[in-house]
Amino acid sequence: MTKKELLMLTARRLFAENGFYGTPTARIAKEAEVSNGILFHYFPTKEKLIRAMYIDVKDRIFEYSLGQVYKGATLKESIYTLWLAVVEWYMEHPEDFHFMRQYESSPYYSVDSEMEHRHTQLTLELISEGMEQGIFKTFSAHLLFQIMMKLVQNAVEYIGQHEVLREDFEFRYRLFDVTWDALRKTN
Amino acid sequence: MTKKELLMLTARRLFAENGFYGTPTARIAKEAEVSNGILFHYFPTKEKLIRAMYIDVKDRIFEYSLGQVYKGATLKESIYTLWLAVVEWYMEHPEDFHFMRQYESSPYYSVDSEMEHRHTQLTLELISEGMEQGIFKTFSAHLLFQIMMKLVQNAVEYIGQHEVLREDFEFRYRLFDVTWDALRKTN
DNA sequence: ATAAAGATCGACTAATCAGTCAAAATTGTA
DNA sequence: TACAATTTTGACTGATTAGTCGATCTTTAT
Repeated sequence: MTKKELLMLTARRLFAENGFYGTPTARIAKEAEVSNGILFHYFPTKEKLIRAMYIDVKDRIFEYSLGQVYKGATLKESIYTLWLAVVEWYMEHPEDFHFMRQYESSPYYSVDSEMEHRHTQLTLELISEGMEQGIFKTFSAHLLFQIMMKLVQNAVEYIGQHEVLREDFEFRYRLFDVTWDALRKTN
Repeated sequence: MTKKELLMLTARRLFAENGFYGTPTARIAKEAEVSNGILFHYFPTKEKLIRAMYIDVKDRIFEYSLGQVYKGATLKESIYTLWLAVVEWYMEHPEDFHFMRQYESSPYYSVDSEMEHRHTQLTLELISEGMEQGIFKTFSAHLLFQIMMKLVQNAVEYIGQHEVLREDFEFRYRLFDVTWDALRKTN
């Protein structure tokens, strides 16, 4: 692992534990067992470090999700797969989850920039498909995407609050049904 | 307005603009046109100020919501009223919204403490009612509450991103339908 | 009127922290 | 080997900031 990666890894953990502002750059370097200076060699400012970490999390989630989707699945299956991929990723990587939560309510975040990411694009394509098929409520795909992501957040938080549910696959599927009903046209 | 209230008011604005950590206590006092010392007279630490503000926002939302609910309404109407009250409160008070968003992803927040607030209690009662009537999905009332609040957040954010929708009452109702479908047992 | 209690002031401090820099170590290359 | 480029070091600094404190003003009660 390069020092750059090591720094981002350590920063992720510390940011999750103590927040962006509760974590001095000096401490990141110390716990990564590298010098203070090298942090600023790779990330000229703390803000640049945080922004780089955001892109990194998004990229890793994208790669993981891509590995899960199958051709030939129904729309519901595909959406479920994507939903579940993100939920499980965050369950396995709580530091990523806490980081994103902070980032998204920090001054750095903008919705527009989120829309540029490959993971968002991929999900939007699927949602658009569902809209064309008349399965979903008639809203903009962006709105449905944001609703879906909020409910992902909810699922991760709720399961996180209740250890018992960690291994409960049926529960996860029932939680997905909440999302599915939220998006789809109901009778 | 007392200096204490004035300080909280100013802090709310500045926190929304620059975040908790981007806002020095000295600046809060300065823009509230009171002395630095008086801030620490009322709020011994910055953390205590932030916590007091959280309770204050919750209380004001509770009072506003209470004024909206009617006896004799159907369950759906009641839930809608509560949902809409929070959405509209946040639309009218974006500083409160930004403050809460930050607070809820800060180290200060805990779900348990949220559950103690009167506004949460009120909403939980209604949700429990719906569960007894078999209208809602069979989950814990807490979970349904959290889902509802996430979708409130989504509504406020989305309308905030699209000025045109600010006065669109029908759109708001259609957004509520997303929440309603998420909570209820569907066919 | 007098005293006690509380409110208000603002200059001050002790600590913290993001970012710098010149030098040293390491790596690549001819 | 020699030389340049790159990586790495860690002591240092300038600025910022939460919180203190003794003094002064205002209110309330007797």
